[in-house]
Amino acid sequence: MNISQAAVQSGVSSKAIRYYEGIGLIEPARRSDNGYRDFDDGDVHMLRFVARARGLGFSVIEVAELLALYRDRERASAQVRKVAQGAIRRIEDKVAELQSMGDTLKHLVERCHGDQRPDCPILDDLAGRH
Amino acid sequence: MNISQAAVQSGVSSKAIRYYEGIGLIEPARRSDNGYRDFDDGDVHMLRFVARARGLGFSVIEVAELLALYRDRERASAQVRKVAQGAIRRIEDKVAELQSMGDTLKHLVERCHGDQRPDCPILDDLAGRH
DNA sequence: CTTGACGTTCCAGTAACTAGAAGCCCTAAC
DNA sequence: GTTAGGGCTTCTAGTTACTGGAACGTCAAG
Repeated sequence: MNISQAAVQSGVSSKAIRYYEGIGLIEPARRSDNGYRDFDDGDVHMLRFVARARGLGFSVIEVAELLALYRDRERASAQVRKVAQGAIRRIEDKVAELQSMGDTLKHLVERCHGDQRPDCPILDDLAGRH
Repeated sequence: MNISQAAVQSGVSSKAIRYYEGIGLIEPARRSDNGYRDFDDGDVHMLRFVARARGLGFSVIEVAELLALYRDRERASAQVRKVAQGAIRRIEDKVAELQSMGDTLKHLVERCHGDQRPDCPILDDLAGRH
């Protein structure tokens, strides 16, 4: 099948597929006589693996590791677990950071009357006036 | 004062100050006779405003808006509030997304025995085997 | 006078793609 | 036969918010 079919079936855009091939995340696709990339169900399956891993917050580099582990019959689940735990920690750190930012902003918005007056606690805070 | 002093006092790196100037977020700094940028306490104050706003998750474009509102004596706090609420929503969306990813990953890690066996629920999930 | 720590500009690189240009290829309709 | 439309190819550039580094000017100390 052509790239757009593979894109639809896998949930990875054509552009992204070419990009993944370009950076070496996935093997270069076979080519038809006309030079078009040619995908089969196995390729689509693998692209779905990539899409799901990316959606779970794994970086492209981590996805490459996971694909290697997936291909390796001898891989140990401990290694996979380690990659996953790294991703979890990164995610949790990011959540904590975002929540802290959000809390501060919400607090400021609550105190902001939000009308036509030029007096604004949000700007006051940003300006360092307490 | 020179750029590195301003950087230390404001918490914005020298590189970032030049970058902000380059993209027009802040006014071009005055120059000393030797061509060095010259900052005063007012500049540092403004840089701190930028640093705090960035730290709260405002995009550079939003910071530009906030600076304009801050400079504008006639600005209405409603406008500021609107920008802040936009930032809050973006943050909340991101948190929800990250938490969903994290929850799934944690669930998978729990079910992964994490030993030397090549059997791994995480890879099984990524591969679409349920 | 030299050394080393600053300052300057400009170019490249980061992450993970997306957008768009220029140019084949294929199919179907006229 | 050819023309119109899509889809395919490659390539470059743009995105966000900077950071790192090269090449070079400037300044204060010894």
